[in-house]
Amino acid sequence: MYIKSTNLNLKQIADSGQCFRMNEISKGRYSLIALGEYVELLQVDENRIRILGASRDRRKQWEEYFDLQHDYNALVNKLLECEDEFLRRAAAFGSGLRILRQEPFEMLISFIISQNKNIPAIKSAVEKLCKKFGEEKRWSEDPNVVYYTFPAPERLATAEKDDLRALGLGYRDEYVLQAARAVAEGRLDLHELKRMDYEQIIEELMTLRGVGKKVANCVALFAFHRLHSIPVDVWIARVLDEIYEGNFSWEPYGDQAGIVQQYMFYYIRNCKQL
DNA sequence: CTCCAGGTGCTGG
DNA sequence: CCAGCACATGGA
Repeated sequence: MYIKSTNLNLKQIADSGQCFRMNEISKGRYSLIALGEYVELLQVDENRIRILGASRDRRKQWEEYFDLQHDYNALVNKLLECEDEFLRRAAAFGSGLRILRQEPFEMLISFIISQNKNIPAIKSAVEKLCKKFGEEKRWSEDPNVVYYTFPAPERLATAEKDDLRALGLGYRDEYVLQAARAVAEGRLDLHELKRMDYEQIIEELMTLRGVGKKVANCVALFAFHRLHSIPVDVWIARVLDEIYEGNFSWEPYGDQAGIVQQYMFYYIRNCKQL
C-alpha cells in the first residue's frame, strides 16, 4: 500500500516523540504497531511512503492515521517566510512532521508513563507493558515477526500491582492502574471525550492522578487531534525561556499552535547545532 | 558513577 | 499564585 502526500517524512515522525512504537529496524525502514496491526514502512520518495503488511481494506484508516486530510504545507510555507528565525529553522528542519491520529487509551497510558522519563526509556517501558499485557500476534507477511498489541483497558485494569511493579514503571505504576480502571469501568469514557471541546477534555483527563496539564495536552493533541493543544515539557519550556526569554506568544498560530509546538520540539531535540 | 528525562502532587510561603 | 521538593527508574 502506498500513501502519497506532501510533508510526510518517516524519519522525522519516528523521532518526533509523539509515537513510541515506531522504530527504525534497518536503514530507512521502520516498524510500527498501530491500528491493532504490525506494519513496516518505507520512504519511497519525498512525498510518498509504502506500508508493508497493512490489511488491504484499511487504506482509509492508515490515511487517517497519517492525517492526510490536513494541509501541513500551508503552515510550513507560512513559517518559512515569517520574521521569527527560530521558527523558520524549525519549520525547515521538521517540514515532514505530521500529528498522527493515535489511539486515545494508548496515548493516555503512554504519556502517563512518559513523565520524568526520556524517550528511549518511555519506548522500552511501553514495549514491556505491551509484551506483558498485550495480545501476541504474528505478522501476516512474515510469521517469524512476533508483536504485541497495546493492551486493552479491560486487560490492564485487571493487572496485579506486583506485575506492574515488575515492569519498572516506578511510582507511575499506580497512576497507570488507576487510569486503566477508570476507563475500563466507564468512569472515563474516551469515546465521549472525543466529542467534547478542548477545555472539557483537559478537565476530564486531569481528574486522573498522574495526569497534569502536560500529559492532558499530549492526549488532546495526539489522540483527539486538538491542534491548538500545547504540551509544555522541559524542552519546550527551555525554548520559551532561553530562546525567547519569555516573550513568545502562541496566539498568532491559533488552531495550529500544537503543530508549531511540534516543530519546535523536534528541532530543539534533534538539531545538533543551535 | 552521575546526570537527567515530552511531570505531577504536595507543601509551605 | 508560585517555588521547592520527593518521587522510582533506566538510558546515555
